[in-house]
Amino acid sequence: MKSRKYNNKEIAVFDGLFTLLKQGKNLYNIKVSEIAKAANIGKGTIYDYFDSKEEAIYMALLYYINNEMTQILKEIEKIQPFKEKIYKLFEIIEQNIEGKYSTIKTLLSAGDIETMYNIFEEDENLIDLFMDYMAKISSNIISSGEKEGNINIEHSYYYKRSAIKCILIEFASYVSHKDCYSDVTTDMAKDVAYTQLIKMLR
Amino acid sequence: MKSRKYNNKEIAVFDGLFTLLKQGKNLYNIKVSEIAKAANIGKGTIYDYFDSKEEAIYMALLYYINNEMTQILKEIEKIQPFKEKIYKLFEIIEQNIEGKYSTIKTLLSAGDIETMYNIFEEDENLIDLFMDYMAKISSNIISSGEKEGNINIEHSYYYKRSAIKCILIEFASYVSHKDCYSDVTTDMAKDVAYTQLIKMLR
Amino acid sequence: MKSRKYNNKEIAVFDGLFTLLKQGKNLYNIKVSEIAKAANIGKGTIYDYFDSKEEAIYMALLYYINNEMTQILKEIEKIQPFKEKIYKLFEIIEQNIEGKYSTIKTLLSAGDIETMYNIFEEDENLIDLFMDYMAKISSNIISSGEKEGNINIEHSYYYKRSAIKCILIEFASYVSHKDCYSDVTTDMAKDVAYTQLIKMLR
Amino acid sequence: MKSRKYNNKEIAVFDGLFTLLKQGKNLYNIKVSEIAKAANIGKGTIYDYFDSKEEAIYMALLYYINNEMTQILKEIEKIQPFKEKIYKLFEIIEQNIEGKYSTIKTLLSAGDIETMYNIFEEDENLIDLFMDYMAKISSNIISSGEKEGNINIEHSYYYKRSAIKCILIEFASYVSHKDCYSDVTTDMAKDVAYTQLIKMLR
DNA sequence: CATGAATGAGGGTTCATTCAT
DNA sequence: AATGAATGAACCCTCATTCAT
Repeated sequence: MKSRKYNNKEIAVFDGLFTLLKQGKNLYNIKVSEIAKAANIGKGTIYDYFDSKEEAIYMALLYYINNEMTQILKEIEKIQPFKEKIYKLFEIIEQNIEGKYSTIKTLLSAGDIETMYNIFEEDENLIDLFMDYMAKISSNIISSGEKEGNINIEHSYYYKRSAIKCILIEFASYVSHKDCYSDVTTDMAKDVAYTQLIKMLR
Repeated sequence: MKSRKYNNKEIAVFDGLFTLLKQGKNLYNIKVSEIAKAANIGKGTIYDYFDSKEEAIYMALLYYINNEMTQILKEIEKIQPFKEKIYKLFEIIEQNIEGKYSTIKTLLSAGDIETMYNIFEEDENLIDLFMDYMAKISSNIISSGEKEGNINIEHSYYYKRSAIKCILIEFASYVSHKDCYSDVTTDMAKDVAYTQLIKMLR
Repeated sequence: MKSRKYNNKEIAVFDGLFTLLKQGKNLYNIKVSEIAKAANIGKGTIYDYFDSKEEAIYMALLYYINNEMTQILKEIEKIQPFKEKIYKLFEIIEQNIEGKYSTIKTLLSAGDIETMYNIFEEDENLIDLFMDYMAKISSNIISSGEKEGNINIEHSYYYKRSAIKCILIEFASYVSHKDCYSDVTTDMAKDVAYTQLIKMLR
Repeated sequence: MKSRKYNNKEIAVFDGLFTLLKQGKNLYNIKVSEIAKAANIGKGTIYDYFDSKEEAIYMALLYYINNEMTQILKEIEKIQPFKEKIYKLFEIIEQNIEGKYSTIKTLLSAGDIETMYNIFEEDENLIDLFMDYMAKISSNIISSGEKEGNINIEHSYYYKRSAIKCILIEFASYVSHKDCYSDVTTDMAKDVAYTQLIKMLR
């Protein structure tokens, strides 16, 4: 996963697109003229840097997710205690999903996006990028948990990773559909997820 | 959640759309003319039964998910043992995701779909429909597990439901990205998920 | 050279295009919207009958030249005397070139047109179509001339055909650039061309 | 017909354009960026010397035809015998038309070009320029023919000029559509044209 | 009731031209 | 003077929707 260098026009396009997404615009309806306007550049300029609208959008998603996941990874690495790492992730998920634009939701529909855009670069696609970061985050959490004795080291790596992923998705699902759970508070949902994680890993 | 009665033209449209989706067509690129052709009706006829393309597609998704979830619920209810119910669900997930068109993937991007179509009917939306069925399936599984003594009845209903949902999504995630887990077989993934569920529920 | 059957929308497009050309519009600048307007049909309708603007224009040229040449051939066949046939052709050339739109000029740039449109149908192209008609017209004139004894039958067919073509192009050139020949009247130009023809064929 | 002095940037543009034309590019599709690249100058530089793309192309055509016709005129003047002059012209026509880019074809579509570019300079246009050179070439040939006694001096000047032009166009037509005359060799076509010329002029 | 021919608004893309460097 | 990055007007083509039959 090479981290490309982007010039300032490309980044202007990326930022313009995310400004729109954060305003609630839908990825599937977005117009080139809107992106150009949001990026404060001419419509034609986009075609000096990208071959098509689809490519521009796809590169923007890669860029944005790359940045965001790097940021998240850093934050998790900064924290030492196992439990705090998990709760930090809950917090990040919460903020992400509650915003107008959610990277997580984009990733859930990444398959659609890739089918739609017919872009299948061998070494760069949304899902692999995301999975790669998830693996790094999981590794960090697992080693921290093992040091603290929260994790039975006899479990396979897959077992441990999926236990973490599992409760993160569970919590994400809770946040996404909060209104379906009138009797469950966010803190309760966090505690439930954490308790389940501990039970699984012991 | 009223279960509407659809006439045969409407069902022809629904079936036509799913024929296309199963052929690998992308939901976001589908054309009215294609749907009409696949449904063996005239293009204009679609507009006698639906106000717009978007509505037709949205109704089709509701119809299809309704049917599929009803079917799944029946299958689960038919089975008695807790463990077999869970493994049956794994099997259903496996088949669903491996096909060209996956209801599960559609549900993951349901948020996008609803934003895209700007359809927010109060009492009928993809997610509520799905959650409703999930609740029924969970209830059935939970009571079966409680009878067998697999489940500690002191856990809250939310705890129990989310534990089940959690491992189902985990397994779905495994199937979706099998190629990322070269050293994990499907049977192993099923066993890991089941073990995790039991640990959570005990 | 099959004579295709065209439906009324196709003919509307053809007629619309020629209305524009006769108004002085240039073939290379014409817009789809202009053609549609001139044809009294919707812009999209053109694409129901032709794959592209280029194809529509090219088919129109084929259609128009086919019609015009058929008409000319008929007129020439109707006339008996050799000399009158030739003078009739002079008259046709005169009228054609003096109009706002000239088929003859189009044929002179037919090579350009075909390069431009990248259309090279095996059995239908502007030049072959034109050459075919020219051969028929030449044949008719030659046999008439031979009957009257104006033509030495010992000349090769190529010799006879090219003599005719030669003075026709010469006269066309005169009409096109009349203003360069201030001291030559049209009647003089006709007589010169005819005299030259007779000298060549004897 | 003043012979302008062009500076080296202007000539670079002219040469660049003809490089492209000789590579088979079509005059109607050529882009400014392509011309600039072929001329090894910046796109903006073209606009320092020409008001528009159209003007640049038009000036290039004038320049090129001027040069080419000067060259041809010189070659013809160098030769003394009437017949050799004519056959030299045949040779020039042959080479010209067989190349990727043909001045003669451009001149045939000169009317289109002038309509297209909306350039009607009073004292400088492609056709007048060409006609002027043709007049000079014709004069030279005619006086040579008269000296040799090939030409009946009683014919009008128009008669003599058009006889020459006539067989030159005839031969050009042959070369352009050689494939339509499978049974006629180039040498035969030359001889036919020359025989016809002699017959006309006697 | 059913159709599909016809429509035209809308949007992606191109490219001649400009202008800050 | 020379450049080429940036622009946005212009235009081809698509496709959801309509409506005469």
